[in-house]
Amino acid sequence: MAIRPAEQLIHKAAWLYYAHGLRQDQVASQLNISRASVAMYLRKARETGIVNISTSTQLFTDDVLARKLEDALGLDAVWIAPENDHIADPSTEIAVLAASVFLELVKKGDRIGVAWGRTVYMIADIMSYADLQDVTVVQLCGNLGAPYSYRPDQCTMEIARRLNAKGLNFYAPLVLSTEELARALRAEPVIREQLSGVGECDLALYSVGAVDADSHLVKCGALTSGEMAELRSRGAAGVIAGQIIDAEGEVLDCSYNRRVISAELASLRAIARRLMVVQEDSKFEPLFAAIAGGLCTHLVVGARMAQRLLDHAAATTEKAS
Amino acid sequence: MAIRPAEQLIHKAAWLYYAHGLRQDQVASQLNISRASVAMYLRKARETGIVNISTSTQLFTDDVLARKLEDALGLDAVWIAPENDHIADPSTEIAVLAASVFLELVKKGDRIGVAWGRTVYMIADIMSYADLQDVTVVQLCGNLGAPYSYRPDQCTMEIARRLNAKGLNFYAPLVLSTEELARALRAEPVIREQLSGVGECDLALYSVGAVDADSHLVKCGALTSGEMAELRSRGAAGVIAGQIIDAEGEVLDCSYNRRVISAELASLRAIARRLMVVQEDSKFEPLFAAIAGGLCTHLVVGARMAQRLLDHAAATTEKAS
DNA sequence: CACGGCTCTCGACAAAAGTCAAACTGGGCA
DNA sequence: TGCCCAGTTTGACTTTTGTCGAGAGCCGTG
Repeated sequence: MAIRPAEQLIHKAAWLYYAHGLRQDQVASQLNISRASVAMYLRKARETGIVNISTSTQLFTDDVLARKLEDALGLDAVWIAPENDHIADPSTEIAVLAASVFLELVKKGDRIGVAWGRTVYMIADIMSYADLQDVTVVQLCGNLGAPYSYRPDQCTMEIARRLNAKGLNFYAPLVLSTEELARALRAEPVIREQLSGVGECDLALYSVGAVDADSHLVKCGALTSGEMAELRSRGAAGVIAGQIIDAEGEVLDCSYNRRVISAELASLRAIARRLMVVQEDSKFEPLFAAIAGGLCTHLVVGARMAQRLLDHAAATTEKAS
Repeated sequence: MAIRPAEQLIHKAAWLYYAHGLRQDQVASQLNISRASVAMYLRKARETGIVNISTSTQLFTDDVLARKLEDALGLDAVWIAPENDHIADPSTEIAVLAASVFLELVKKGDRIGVAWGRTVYMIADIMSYADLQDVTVVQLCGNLGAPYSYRPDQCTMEIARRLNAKGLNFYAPLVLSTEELARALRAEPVIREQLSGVGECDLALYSVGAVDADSHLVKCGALTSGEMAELRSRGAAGVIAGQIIDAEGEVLDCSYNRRVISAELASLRAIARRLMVVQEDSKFEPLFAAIAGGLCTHLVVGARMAQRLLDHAAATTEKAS
């Protein structure tokens, strides 16, 4: 298959149509092909990111609630997805919004850290294609060998594919059975290099996990629901990039965390823009912990969650004063 | 006129249509308005930059000639507009390309320096709207009081308007009648501040002028064609931001230059990305001078000019070795 | 060299989007 | 109050775009 000429044609058709504003039949006669082909090329151009159609997400930041949250929580930017009556599926709405926001935040030459989870994969899946060169997507934590389609490496690869970027995933398990082995593996040059490269990312994308029996950590067999409950009683508040954090957003001191292969929280905090997306209302506590720990600078949530965060923040401030 | 609700509706319609991929009639029924209104809102959304449709300009950099030029002239990126048989108007083609390239180079928060000229104004005029916040467009040189529509301040303002950005033009004449007055005016705080702010720009957009009787400097009465000819014989090779440069791209030592109010070449060179656009084949000499003087990092030209530049560069290198 | 299997292309039809003049709305003003 | 104006909104119409199945070219294979 001759890739070049086809690609060229797609580019040319897209250029004449979108940049010059010609109609499809005019493009067709310029390129000496049928109008139907032009229509097909244009679809391909949109699908591959040769043309980019992006809508401003201002509508969702340009909101009193969003402003208040930014102030109250010290965040750089907050986007709030509406959750009223006729929004069919709030969690999809949040993902669509997050995908747009993400694409708005990505710049050429960026290095992007991506974690795992249903939310992240859903965003990847919804996200439209873009043609960024010189972008690298790196995986923030080890893999879980589960049958889920949203394994860390899947998330990384899918996002890389969408952006036409380079995907850098690392093939280590997320959790090992002994601390010793984890330590040894972390010291491996390949792994160490990748982990230390996390701090050089320009942008991170992740969600936060809940500490309960529904957690992927439990579903994938990394922890039993009993262990999870025990960790919870010892102060576990959420899961970030496979690590368990406490209510202050610090790594919980426990065997599990010491057996994990993942980017250190300090490296995550070193990333200038950290986009956190939370779909489920039930993840209030984990989210608050993550914010408390400074693990997020940009936030996409639903309206109900936004209100709860604001109420809680206000209550905390009041108590403090 | 209630601006808010209308704006909101435009945003919502654009969001549902472009981000969610609904059809116009579906959007209409969601928002309880007629489909015709949706169509109108969508047009407004495109016109105001609420939705951005951009086509990759890769086609024009992804070219052997462009690569060679980048290497030969030490430029960061070169775009070449085709000029074959059925391109109706090469100079428009160059401007359309330049507008796309410019929009691709602009980032949020940028400070952009803009010079004057037919080319720059044409780009501004063709350029689609975008909704960049936190962008500032500054004028690089003083005004000419001519009846042209492409006065420096017009260029600045139009580009600022298109980007939804802040325009900072300065109201000083480009040329004064005495060196003394020019010196005094340059020392004025308002002017000095703006001139010194040029170095802090992230991106510059300009073209280069020819040193002949057709030059705007002559047409606007800043110089007579006789003076122009004399300057030419003394080594003048081109005009950048209202200043006359020699073949090495340095300011020519002459009374005219000392009477000009404009950004110093050193400040221009301090701008990280300098996008130069040249439409006319006749501007070969001025362009080569500008490149020699390091006044451009990104270049948009036509195919013929590109070839001439490459040939000349090759000849020069050969002679040197 | 004939044969599937493959992708690419085209014509024709169906669906969607653009357009325009007429109707409507709400706010300012006599 | 009633009238007028400027700007919206709409239904009906036209133009443009999307899609689908048929056919054409292409290649490796038996």
